[in-house]
Amino acid sequence: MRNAPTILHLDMDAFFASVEQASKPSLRGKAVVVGGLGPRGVVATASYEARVFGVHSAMPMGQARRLAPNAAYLVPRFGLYRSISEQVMGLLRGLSPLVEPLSLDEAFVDLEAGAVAWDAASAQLVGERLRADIRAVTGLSGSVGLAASKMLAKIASEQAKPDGLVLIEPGTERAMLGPMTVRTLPGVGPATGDHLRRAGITTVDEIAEAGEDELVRLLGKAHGHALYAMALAHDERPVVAEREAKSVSVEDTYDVDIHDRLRVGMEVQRLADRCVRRLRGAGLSGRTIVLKVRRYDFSTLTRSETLRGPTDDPAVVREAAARLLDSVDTTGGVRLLGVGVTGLADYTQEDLFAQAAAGAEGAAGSSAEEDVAEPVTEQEAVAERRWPAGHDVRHAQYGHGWVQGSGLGRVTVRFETPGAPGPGRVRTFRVDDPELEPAEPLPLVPGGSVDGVRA
DNA sequence: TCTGGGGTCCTTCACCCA
DNA sequence: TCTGTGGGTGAAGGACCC
Repeated sequence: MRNAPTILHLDMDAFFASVEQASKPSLRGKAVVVGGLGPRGVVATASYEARVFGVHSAMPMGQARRLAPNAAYLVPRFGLYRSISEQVMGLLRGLSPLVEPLSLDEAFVDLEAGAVAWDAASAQLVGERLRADIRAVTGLSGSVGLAASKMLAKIASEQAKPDGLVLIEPGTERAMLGPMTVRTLPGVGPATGDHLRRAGITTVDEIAEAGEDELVRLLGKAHGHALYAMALAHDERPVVAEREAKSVSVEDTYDVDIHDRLRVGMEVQRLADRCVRRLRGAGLSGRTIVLKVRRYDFSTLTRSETLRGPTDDPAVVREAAARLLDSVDTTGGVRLLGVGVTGLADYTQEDLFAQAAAGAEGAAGSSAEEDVAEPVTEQEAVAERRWPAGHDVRHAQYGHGWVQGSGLGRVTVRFETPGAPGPGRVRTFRVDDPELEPAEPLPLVPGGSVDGVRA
């Protein structure tokens, strides 16, 4: 481990919810919950105002609504979040070539590799300046952790939240870590936490006292060794800038369980097409096809098949997925279906055998491009027009606003823009009002840009 | 109104082969 | 020839993370 706190961890505060608050003046200071609004949705992010009511991420939406009935409930706009994330990552890359994004709202930066910090004082300065820059460019707040390793930097940023900076001085790590709960350590979730608790281990100190052999006996080789090292504040993992994807997958949870076997088969075909579209979009192909089925009782099973060579042919993936589905009992209904591809390669070496089989069967011969084209059914077109809560719209007469809610053939719009000093006016229209149309999000900060946003 | 979506990594077991 | 061993690979499931 290095002896200067020059690894930085950035964590944007309640990212999705904060973006929504920044773009909608009427929501500032209010409880905002972003997540799936369907009957089986869960919370992606809750604003700090909503967390006061006990709402937190991964909580079922229904439970959140009971806890915070007056919060604003919004559908995520990943396109917008991605564009703002890009701005933030751009600032980080200005500090160092070694930037490791963990998600849209989190990243590690090796400040030493960027030669912008070499000791506690310089690291602190860089961290504070970064937070100011992020606020200037995006209008949002982020929390910064600084330490001599990735694990400690992440723990530091957790302590810094919200809107703060914490630096862990080298030499103080063990004393700080010792009394903390085992759940503080990365990789200890509910199951491992329970496991350790049953063995009488609840704090980081107790992990260290138990000894490495005991940890390995309890948790297995990889996890045991790793956790013991973490408990001693040993973490040599480098910041890695480029990480190649290992798999590509898509999955859908259905509002209502699907019982009809035919329909299950059709959904699997659609998912296979979507998966291939993503695969091709990334310029990849893959060798192992994975089918995932979550049944009515939440039991989940996967079936996989490895081809003789990597493919990005939708027909090949569809057929493999269909074969895998044959071996799954779906009586009782399924709540989720997924199709994934692993064993990725950045070139395509077609599986000739599978290709020949596909050619023999699908002689009707629509091209691969047509096969993967976005299906546009009337139903989906109607769904597109459903005015998702939180999405931006433009009205010919009243200007830019966002959907506050819709139902019973009506849509309620609040007309306001990110720069406005206070809440805007609310008006209700018929869902088919010709003067109302979906709009692109506006920049959060005057003069800012939201290039290429498609929410 | 119980439990999303997209990933990663690890473990165990079966099987093939030398 | 029989038996054991051990590596490699594939399949399935589980835990964890954001």
